Amino acid sequence: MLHSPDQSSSDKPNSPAAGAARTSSRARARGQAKGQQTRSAIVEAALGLATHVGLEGLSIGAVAEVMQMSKSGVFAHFGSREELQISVVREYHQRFEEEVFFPAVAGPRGLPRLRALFANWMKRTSIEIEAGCIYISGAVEFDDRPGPVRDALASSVKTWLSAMNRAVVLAKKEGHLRADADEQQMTFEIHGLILALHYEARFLKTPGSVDRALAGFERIVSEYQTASTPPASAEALAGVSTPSLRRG
Amino acid sequence: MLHSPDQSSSDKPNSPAAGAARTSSRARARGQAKGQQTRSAIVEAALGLATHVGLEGLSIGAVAEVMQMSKSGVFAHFGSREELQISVVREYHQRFEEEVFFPAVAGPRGLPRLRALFANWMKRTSIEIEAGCIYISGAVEFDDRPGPVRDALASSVKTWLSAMNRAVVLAKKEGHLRADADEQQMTFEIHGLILALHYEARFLKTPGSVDRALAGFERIVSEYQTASTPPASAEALAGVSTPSLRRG
DNA sequence: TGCAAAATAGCACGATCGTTCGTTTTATTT
DNA sequence: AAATAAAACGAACGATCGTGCTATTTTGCA
Repeated sequence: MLHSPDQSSSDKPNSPAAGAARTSSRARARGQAKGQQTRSAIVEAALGLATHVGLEGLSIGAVAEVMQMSKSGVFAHFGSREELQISVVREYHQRFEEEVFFPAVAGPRGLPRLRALFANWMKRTSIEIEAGCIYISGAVEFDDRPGPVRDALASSVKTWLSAMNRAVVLAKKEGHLRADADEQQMTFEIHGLILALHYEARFLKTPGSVDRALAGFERIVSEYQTASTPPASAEALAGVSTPSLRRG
Repeated sequence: MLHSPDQSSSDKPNSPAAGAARTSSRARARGQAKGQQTRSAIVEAALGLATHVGLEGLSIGAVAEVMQMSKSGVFAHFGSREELQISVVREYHQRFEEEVFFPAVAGPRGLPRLRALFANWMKRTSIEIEAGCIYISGAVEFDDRPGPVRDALASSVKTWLSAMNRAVVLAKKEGHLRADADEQQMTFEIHGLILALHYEARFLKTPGSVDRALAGFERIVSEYQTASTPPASAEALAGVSTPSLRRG
């Protein structure tokens, strides 16, 4: 799985004093105490908000309204707005793993896996044309504002980019890409395609951006491929430009 | 010159009633009345701030502090924060023209001009690794917030991207690029390189990003070039990267 | 030099924000 | 059912923001 950023700042100030045998008697929904349950619900709602207004635009009052709770009730679960933001970043990281990374590494490695990773990434970005991506908005909001939120964000992004990088390396090892292919360069250019897609489709509303990102990827691959390169499978790219999210 | 977005929202509510023969007698600094002079200075200061905190993070109080003026003194020049933001966008547009566009179109058209445009764009982006680019931060801040600021921003960006596009078309007409080259696709990919450079260098602080953006551009050009393509001139690319970021 | 107009300052308002604190409600255990 | 702990509430504070209103200063021209 994606190598997670270290959770060093996870002292939830008001979580129950970590007694392991605390929630014992009654059957509790998904094994979570009531507090953890609503906490998860809050983070989910906050993530939904943050994709639209950004991590900086996220306000506790707005989250409380969505949750139909009081501001202080929401606040008590995190102890600070910053901790809420960090929780949102971690939640996003987890979803990214589940939707983009895990389905792709279930398949065969090498170029097919690289294709699947990119296809899933595009699928997510396509959804985010309407919802917004906090890896992108967060980068802009925190690019010269040091602190734990920035750290969590950068750590998640780096984790994902280096996973992409490893996929390229594997594709070389499998002989699907030329041995002299520069994997860092490929990852950089692929990242650029995703960013351009997000920018032009979401902000400028330029039609056809999804197809251009796909074409760009194929151009990169064809530049570095070898004779034994497996062709693009129609399956791997299916549904990329449809806003529906395939739930596994 | 860059076809400017229409200035339809330029009714400055408190500009002097546009009598043409008002500032007549004394030699005034650059022909501007006192009010216009400080207004320009305010916009300049606001732009400097906005590159660091974004258009949304821009506050009249902060501008006033930089200018050593009162909040209301600054406010009076624009009548609203929104008008200040729009003025900042227009100022940025103008500087972009002067630093990126004009020097490039002074040279020979075709591929050399395209190279110059990209080199100047990169030069600007390299500077913005420290200062931030409001075309990028603004896109994130206003991507689903309609209004005149968003319109001004999108109009400026579209103007610039279509200028890039025209340069590619010209390079095809000159025979420097293959006739079947898809200019929209090229512009899209070049835009992606710039975005990836900004993201990785400014947010992630990945070393070597400038060189990767350059390499990506050369790869795109070499893919579409013809036999009669002029080679890259060392001059056009000189000074693109700042020494601190060029090597890890 | 004097005077009208433009430019700027000062002050206050309402709104929103994160946060604090004491209280009340709800959940769990005895 | 009583006791206890967790969770949620409600009101308030201090800070910051954009903005409006009125006074004051500065400027430009006769």
